[in-house]
Amino acid sequence: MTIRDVARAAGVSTATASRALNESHLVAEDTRTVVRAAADRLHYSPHGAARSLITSRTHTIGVLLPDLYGEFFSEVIRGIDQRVQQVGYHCLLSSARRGGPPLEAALRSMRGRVDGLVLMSPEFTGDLSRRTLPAGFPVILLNSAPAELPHGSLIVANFEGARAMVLHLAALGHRRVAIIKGAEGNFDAAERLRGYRAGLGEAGLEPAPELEIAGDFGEAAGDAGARALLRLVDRPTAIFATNDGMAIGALFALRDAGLRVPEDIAIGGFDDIPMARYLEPALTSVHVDISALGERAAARVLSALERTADPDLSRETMPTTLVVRRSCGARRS
Amino acid sequence: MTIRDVARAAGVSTATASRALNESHLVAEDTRTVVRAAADRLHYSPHGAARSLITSRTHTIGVLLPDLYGEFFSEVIRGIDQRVQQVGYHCLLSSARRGGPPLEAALRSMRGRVDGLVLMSPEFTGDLSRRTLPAGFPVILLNSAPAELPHGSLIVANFEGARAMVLHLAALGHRRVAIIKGAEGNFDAAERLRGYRAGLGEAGLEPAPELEIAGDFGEAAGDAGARALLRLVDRPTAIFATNDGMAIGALFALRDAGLRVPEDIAIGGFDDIPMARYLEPALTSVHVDISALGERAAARVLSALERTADPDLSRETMPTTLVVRRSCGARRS
DNA sequence: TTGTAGGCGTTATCAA
DNA sequence: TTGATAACGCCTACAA
Repeated sequence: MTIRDVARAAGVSTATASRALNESHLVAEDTRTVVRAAADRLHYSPHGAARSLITSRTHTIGVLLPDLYGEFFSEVIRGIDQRVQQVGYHCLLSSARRGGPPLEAALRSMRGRVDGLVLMSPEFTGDLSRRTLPAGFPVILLNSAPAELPHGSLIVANFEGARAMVLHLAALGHRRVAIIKGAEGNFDAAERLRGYRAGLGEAGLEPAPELEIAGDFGEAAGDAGARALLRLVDRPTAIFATNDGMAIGALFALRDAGLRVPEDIAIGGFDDIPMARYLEPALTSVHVDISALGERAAARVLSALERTADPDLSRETMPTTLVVRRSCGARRS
Repeated sequence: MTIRDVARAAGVSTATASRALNESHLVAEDTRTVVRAAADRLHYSPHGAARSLITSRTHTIGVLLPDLYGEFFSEVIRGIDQRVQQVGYHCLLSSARRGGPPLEAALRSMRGRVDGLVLMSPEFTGDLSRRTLPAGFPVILLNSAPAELPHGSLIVANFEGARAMVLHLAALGHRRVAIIKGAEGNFDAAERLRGYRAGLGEAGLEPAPELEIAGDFGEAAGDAGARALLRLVDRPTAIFATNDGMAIGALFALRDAGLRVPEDIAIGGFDDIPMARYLEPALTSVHVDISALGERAAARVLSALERTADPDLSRETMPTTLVVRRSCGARRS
């Protein structure tokens, strides 16, 4: 079932059939009607690969993420899909998990299948970029370290958000504020840690190595982290979990230890996932509009597709806002 | 940067270059080495669309879901991606949300871009299938109503899971068990409702229309549903929320109303999302291995790709298991 | 307004 | 073992 079949059925050449089906004005209205009818009758759909080959447009953007687990990635994808769907594009999804194919292969395999790329990976380097992507290929980096990479990028205001959280906790009178850190090598994790330390400094609090607990953004790490903190001789009075998943784990651990939140110990999270307000106690968190991050990334890739020259290599920051709920112990105003 | 450039650089024909790069044994080892070197030096990657055109294989499977919001879809996608990645395939993602392009267009747009399809949509009919898909095109349906559709399908044991939940609640002594239903027109929602009613019957309990509350699988619906139930003169003593998101909303509403769970009212959910065990109280739920559902769907599409004849049109059911935690008030054994 | 023909980048077929 | 050459399905000059 190709356009030749349609052309034959309609009694025209393939060129005419193509024009008729592609809204070209170089076709008589009558002819178009006949061709359309034939196409409908034969249930014709154009062959994507063939079309891509000649037009060098795939109408697809690639989405390469480090993982697909959890509400964060899910929302990023949703935002991207929402945006690209508006212009009839698709998402070609790929995760670069450890154990899967290496990043380079993943990137390579996308050539000729996507028009642009939304990429989130700590491993992506300028060298790799040069090796795997054609010069000028539209790429938007998500939450990657600032570097000399020749690509636009989008990040979350991790530093500011974390700093705001710590300052808020300090303003509530907490002197010993612990942090449960994110995954090693993760850009967001590093920035949130930096914000935490900056906040401590501004509040005149002493940083303490024993209050910085390793984590990986999973619920179990929050649980374990909180338990570790409870074993300290000089316990913290507040815990900043650097994402909500870990905050949930921490809440669980504290409850299990018979401690009340926020009376005995305060907790704050990061991301403000939809569930945060439904927790008990409702979770104070740093709000991030994750799907908007995805939408914006997609929008920038799409706009790079429009104009060929003048690539937009800017670094853009998605703002964060502190959402105060009961878990930090702030009085209702 | 095409294979012709590589061939030229290596001093061979494109045919030889192609063979060298594709592990064909019709190539001298020396030649292969030379070609590989040239390809590396030139950073050559094959063009997916061109390759697809001639091989009629895209190494991609399409994933069409009704929405991308929430942990359910996220896990399905993760499972699919995990499976297809093992054989070097990609996922082409698309959501058929209301407001977006109609399902038919979405399906059409995938022709020539995917080798098979994992499809979840209440709107998909046999007629549409015939109109949009080539005969014998590999499709696995997810959670769709049983029908005369010429495709294999995968469903969750909704009925059995819901029934088990209700029987469990009844065994705990509850006589008035309410349900917060899922989205209208949703297959899972209908099946869970059916299981609920069957469970009531088996337990010798009277069904009551006022105990069947409308919902849509969102947290807010659980909240609203629970509030509605609390307004009843003859309150239920247990609420079965047909997914965990709504159970979370219901927990929130009950707490807000000053009721204790499970002492004043028991709650059960469905799906057993990772977060369920971290809630307060920990949520009794019907466990579903969602990512396994995705993996299995992908596996079936892939295996359909292998053998051309003998399509597997079977209907497969993913089992569910009741996970008892504190929210239903069962004694620890 | 229509048709012919060339080419997008690749692999498959056939000779050499 | 290699090289010409013909597809794959489509779009788009160019010619009519």
